[in-house]
Amino acid sequence: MPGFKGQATYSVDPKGRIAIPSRMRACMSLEAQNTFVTTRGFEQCVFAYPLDEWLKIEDQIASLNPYDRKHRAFKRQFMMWAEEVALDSKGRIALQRPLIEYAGIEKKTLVLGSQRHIEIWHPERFDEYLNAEESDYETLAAEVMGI
Amino acid sequence: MPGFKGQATYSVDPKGRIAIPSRMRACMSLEAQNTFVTTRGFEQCVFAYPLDEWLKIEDQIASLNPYDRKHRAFKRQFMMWAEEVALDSKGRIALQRPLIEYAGIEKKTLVLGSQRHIEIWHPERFDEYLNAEESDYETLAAEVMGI
DNA sequence: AAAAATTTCCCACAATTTCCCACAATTTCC
DNA sequence: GGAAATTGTGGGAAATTGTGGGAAATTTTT
Repeated sequence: MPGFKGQATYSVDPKGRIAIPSRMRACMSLEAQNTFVTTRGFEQCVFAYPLDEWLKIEDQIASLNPYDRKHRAFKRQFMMWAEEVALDSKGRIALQRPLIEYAGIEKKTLVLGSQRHIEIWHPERFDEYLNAEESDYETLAAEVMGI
Repeated sequence: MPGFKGQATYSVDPKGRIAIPSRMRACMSLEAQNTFVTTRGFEQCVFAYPLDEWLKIEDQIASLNPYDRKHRAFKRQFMMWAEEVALDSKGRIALQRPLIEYAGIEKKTLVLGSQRHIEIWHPERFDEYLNAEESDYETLAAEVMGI
């Protein structure tokens, strides 16, 4: 089953709605019920998981030990940013304010597919992120995928 | 099963469509469903994988650790450039704008077979690449294939 | 309970993409 | 070497997709 791919630069309309590219929407399974769970991403962006994928992650979080201080801290921060959002009839989602502020999103967004989830970035933030990474694409590939 | 071979210089039409040489199309298996996944190549070109080959690669990507920063960075960059594109009735694919810009493609392209994938280059970029390589063909052969 | 603000649902427009057809160049076959 | 088939190039029409906004419904505040 192919994952989310591709990139798109879309606008955020006055009501805070962001279109999800139709190519990406087409990758959702029926069990996702046209619903995403948005949450604080790693690096300065928003992650959006289709509902069915999110449930798998929640299962993992459920297995954390509530008597371990670090486990507790991670679960707390992981869950506090998450929101369920349904696609409207035009395939858009409305991001909650805390996430918009965290990611620094304004008029334009960069929407990225990253296999099991979608990422929503402020375009300039993404450029900054890429520039700050020490390894370029080819080097990264060699490091991660092995020689 | 023989891989993609050969080279061709084809034009890019006003809509960004590029013909895939019929010799190469003939190498695709039925499981590829006349579909390629195009993505950012290593070096300044576009890679096109038949769908079935691409899925094998995605399986490898899926095994990366989402909590490891470098793994995440690679998956993000690998997937964001990828697009599924079907061959039209005339055996062409339409490249997405980001890939065209990345590879610097204009009116003409050089299409290369490279065993499991096809490469699409701006012809001059390919010449520059060859000239910039430190080892010539014979030396490279000795280095890579062993003495 | 009424007013204000927010959210949800629906509709309209513009841009893009997809689909289909026509023609020209090349290759294949006899 | 010439005719037929295949292959590459281009463009118009139709369908889809992204963008924005109005009105109804809901929630929050006063």
